[in-house]
Amino acid sequence: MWPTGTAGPRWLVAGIRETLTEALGAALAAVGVAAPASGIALERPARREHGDWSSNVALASAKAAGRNPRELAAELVARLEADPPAHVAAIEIAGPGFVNFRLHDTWLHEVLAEVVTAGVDGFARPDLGQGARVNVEFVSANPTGPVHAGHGRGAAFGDSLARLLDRCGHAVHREFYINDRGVQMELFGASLAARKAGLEPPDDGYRGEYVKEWAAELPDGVDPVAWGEERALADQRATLARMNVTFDVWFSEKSMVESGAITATLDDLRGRGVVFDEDGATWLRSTDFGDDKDRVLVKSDGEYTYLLPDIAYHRDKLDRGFERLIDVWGADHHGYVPRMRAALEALGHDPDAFEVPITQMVNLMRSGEEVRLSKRSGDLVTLAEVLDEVGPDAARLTFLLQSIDTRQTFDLDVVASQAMENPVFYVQYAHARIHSIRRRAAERGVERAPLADADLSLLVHERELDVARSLSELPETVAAACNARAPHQIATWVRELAGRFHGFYHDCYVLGDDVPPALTQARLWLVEAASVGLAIGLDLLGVSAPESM
RNA sequence: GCCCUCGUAGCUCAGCGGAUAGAGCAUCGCCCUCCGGAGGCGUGUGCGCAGGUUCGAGUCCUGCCGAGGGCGCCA
Repeated sequence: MWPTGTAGPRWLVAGIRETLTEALGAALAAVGVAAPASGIALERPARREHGDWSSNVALASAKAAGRNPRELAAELVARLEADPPAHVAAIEIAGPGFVNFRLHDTWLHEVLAEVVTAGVDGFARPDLGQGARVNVEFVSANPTGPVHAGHGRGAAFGDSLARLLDRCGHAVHREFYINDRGVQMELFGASLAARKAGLEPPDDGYRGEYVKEWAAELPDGVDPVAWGEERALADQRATLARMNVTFDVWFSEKSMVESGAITATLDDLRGRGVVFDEDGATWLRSTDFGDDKDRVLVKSDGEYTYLLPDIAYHRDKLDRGFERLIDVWGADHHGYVPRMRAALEALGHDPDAFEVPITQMVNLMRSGEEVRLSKRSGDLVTLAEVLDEVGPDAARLTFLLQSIDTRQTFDLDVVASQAMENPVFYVQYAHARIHSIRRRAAERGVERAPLADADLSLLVHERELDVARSLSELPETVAAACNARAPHQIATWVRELAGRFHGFYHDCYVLGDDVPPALTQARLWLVEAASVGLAIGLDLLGVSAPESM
């Protein structure tokens, strides 16, 4: 899944999978059965009694070979047992024909050593991207007001996805597209000017409370549109920064008018013969590229639709050399995916280089009632208010706890509570306990000796091994989460590790008076490894890892 | 009408085509001589419905039912 040669050391965690896969492949060849077309699958069984690793090759290849799965599995096991791979303690046949590998605890001890040796920067860093340049565009709220609570989900998701891609060997660029041109901006400026003059905003104007507040700051003699944009952007930038979300580029739509990028894009499309004029408007023949209707680029009044600048923007991104464009959109925009794909294809680009994760809607609850998020109504809930109420860490983790494919119910009371029902405390408390152990060790004058002097083989308690098992899964969890564009898989893993650490903490004293010094040493290294894993997970989620709470 | 996403425990949600579907919360019990009890342990009910593909389906396909979101010369 990731390079094992030049790109870095061949770490154990990745290596064990390869070792077992190769051994299975050799055994298959030896008994004269072709491997399944889908390859030799190896998985981590959900149940402990099914071993540490399990393969279904016998099941998957038996039919084509005209063999009985269990008999084939038995032959494979016989071959494998003749020359067992490293760390393998037992190989068993189970169920309809699974081949289950049971490993010695030694492999988990080596995992722990690998974790603390590689550290936060080196462990679980699969090189999936090999330096590929990826542009991740997210939030891109209109500069006509604060970011609202619903933007929080896209912000947390987009930023964590960027962190995942970065960790997995991509050259990531975070961008925020500013729709700072057009009717909405004019209405926003007019609304500010009206409020400043003590008047009602125009019809279809902006009526939120923040317009009054900002209008009070509006200096005399400035362009309310330009000033309003800067005011809104400053507010958005500050709020997002509180949530640990920053951008490499804030890309102005207006700047493309000045640079000529929009007209150049239109000319480009015209030159490719995919544009036609009808009813006084200019259209993109997007139906030639999979869209269900043709789309207007220039309205009959001469104004651009939102689409043409959007196309120009994506054309610009590709011109800047990005091999992959990822746009994080809300569910209310999902219908625009086909036309943007069509536009990119019309421009001669591979539409598959463009992908759009869609975040489903967020329902905000407070005191058991749904809180409205509408921007047009006066009572919008801003992201800043949410952060004030629940704190940035709790907000981020909550947004990332579940798949973006499902509608989210964000209960402000639950997320704000400083209690067990709040997952963020459960996870952060684990990290705080790690630091507490370090602190207590220092107070007692217990120093952690070099790893080479520690006897990790003393770690045989199920609680200890469970922590190591979680850590052994992190590299593949990171890779899977990245490939699936699913940061919530990291959140799930972090919760599991935290839970296992709490269990270890409860049952396995590191510094107790009756704990032998050598065991204390081994457990101090286990604590260190857990710390590395938690730090990696929390960093990917953009959640802080506090030393005390 | 068409398109997208979802439907899993009382609630909020995990679940890479695998073996007896998992967490947290809530309920009810239990655990404080020792590293922070914001913790640990135990306790039960569930894959919306019907077909299909597969050795094997919560997962893939089709239909139905239900929820949310889209179907502008608005952004």
